[in-house]
Amino acid sequence: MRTSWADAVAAENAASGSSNINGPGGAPHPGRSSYVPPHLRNRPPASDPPAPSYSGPTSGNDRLGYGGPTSELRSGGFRPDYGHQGYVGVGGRGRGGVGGWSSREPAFDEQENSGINFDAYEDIPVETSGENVPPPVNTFAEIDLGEALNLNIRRDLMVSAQTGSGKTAAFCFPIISGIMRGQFARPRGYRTVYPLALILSPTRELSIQIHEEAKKFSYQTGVKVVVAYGGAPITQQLRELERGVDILVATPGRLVDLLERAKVSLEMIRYLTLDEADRMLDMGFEPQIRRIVEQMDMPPRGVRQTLLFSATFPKEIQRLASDFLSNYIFLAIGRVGSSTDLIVQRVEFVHEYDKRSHLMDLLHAQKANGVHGKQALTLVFVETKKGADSLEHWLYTNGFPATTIHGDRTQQEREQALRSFKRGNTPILVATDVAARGLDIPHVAHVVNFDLPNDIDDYVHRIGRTGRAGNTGLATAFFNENNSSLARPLADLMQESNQEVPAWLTRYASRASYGGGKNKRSGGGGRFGGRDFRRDGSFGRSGGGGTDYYSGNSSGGYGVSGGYGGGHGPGVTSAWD
DNA sequence: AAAAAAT
Repeated sequence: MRTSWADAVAAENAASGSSNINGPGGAPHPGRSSYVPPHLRNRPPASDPPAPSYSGPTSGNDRLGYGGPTSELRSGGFRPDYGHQGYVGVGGRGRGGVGGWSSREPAFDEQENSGINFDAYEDIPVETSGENVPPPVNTFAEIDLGEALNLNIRRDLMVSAQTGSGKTAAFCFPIISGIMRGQFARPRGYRTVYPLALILSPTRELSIQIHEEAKKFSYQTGVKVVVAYGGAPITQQLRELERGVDILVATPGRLVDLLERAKVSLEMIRYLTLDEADRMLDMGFEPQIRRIVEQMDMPPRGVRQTLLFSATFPKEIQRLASDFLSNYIFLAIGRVGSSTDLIVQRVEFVHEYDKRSHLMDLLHAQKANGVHGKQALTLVFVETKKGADSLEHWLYTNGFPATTIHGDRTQQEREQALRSFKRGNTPILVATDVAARGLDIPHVAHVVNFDLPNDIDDYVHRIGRTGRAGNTGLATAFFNENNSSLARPLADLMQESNQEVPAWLTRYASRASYGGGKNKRSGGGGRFGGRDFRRDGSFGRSGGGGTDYYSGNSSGGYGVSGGYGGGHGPGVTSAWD
């Protein structure tokens, strides 16, 4: 989803450039955005693409109705028709495709700017459930932006959608469109602003990224997007807010702060989006989210529209999430290509004490693979912040240009690290799970799970940083006896993704037996794909004591063993993003 | 057990 069409072009402006304020006193004209998307900068006016402003039902024949995407969208495999040509595999395409990692060296350059591999879309299974599901739209040309879109976007949604396919767009478009056509009389509070839409995400960098994307989409629509997140001076964000906000993108902590200061009111919220929704509702975040959604002044479900997006949706989380939804549609959209064959997954048995030298071997082998004198980007996940610092230091002293991103670094350092990585200045990024979800970093050729996570869902998100938008990628995991609880779910995931599962891992997996109900996908064969928990029979069951999953008990009965009957049935997980 | 998120 996120990004990508126009994004490779956007390398330049991470966070800093985004919030240019016209110095004090230099207030711009309201309603007229001074922001120019990166892909339109430094161009003669004549070559500017048409403004994507909404112009009625008949003008919607442009793909996505968005005038802005660069030529990229068309370059790599864009097909104006959706005629069925069958899925020929990624390697079968011209410039958009890349040969398998196993047989070739990664072709960094070929992955660049290839756009989305639309051929691979042919194989995507789409599943919907719920009442009165609107008919599918197969081409953008057939969208009647008027009534159909209106109808489509009226319902609450729980969505699983693939990487690099336009997920941000999927929730931004209806919001922007709805705001543009709506007549919303907003109160004028003294220094209180009343956004119409709220988009919450679990990390600051993801909020920044969503903000960037949303700004591109709302260019010249008059719709104002503002981002608020912690670790950065609040005053600047306050100034932006006071200049007007329709869509607020935020991380939960900073938003609560703003709400307590009465700088923001949620009274007028018509659209609520939780990106990485399962993450937002896990034990760490749930209380904050409930507070924002249920205990402030936000209109109740059914009045506002609520959109939940994530690649992974454990059933326990779906159950929680239904607290926020009203008569919603569950939508599962398959990945580009057949499951993970776009990402070659490797697992290697590496003892703790061998990890560093093993990593060095991988990096050495990869050094040759860069283009234009630049190394292919490698994202290395570790378990702890200390571990990240220490590994980065070790790499650096051994001559590898590495940097690190984790929660103990200052926000400035975090954003700097990400920028430096994206630009290839430090083509190795050592990260904790702060970088596991949602971040769209073009040209990540290799994800290394130096330390494997304990939850298979985290693994899914981590490796999803590569192989995006129809491109191939490589994911290497270092497995040892400390990861035995992951053996089974990992082996199952790999099998489902048509990956080669090492015999030793299979043995580990069978040894692990039914090691607790925590890890999903243990139930035979685990069908891959989003699945609406309402269809699983357990829906509405009132477990003995008349407990009902929708009520009270906000203390998060998720993940807690026994929280939900023994965990049978394959978990709802997917390798989407 | 760890990570993230407000100051």
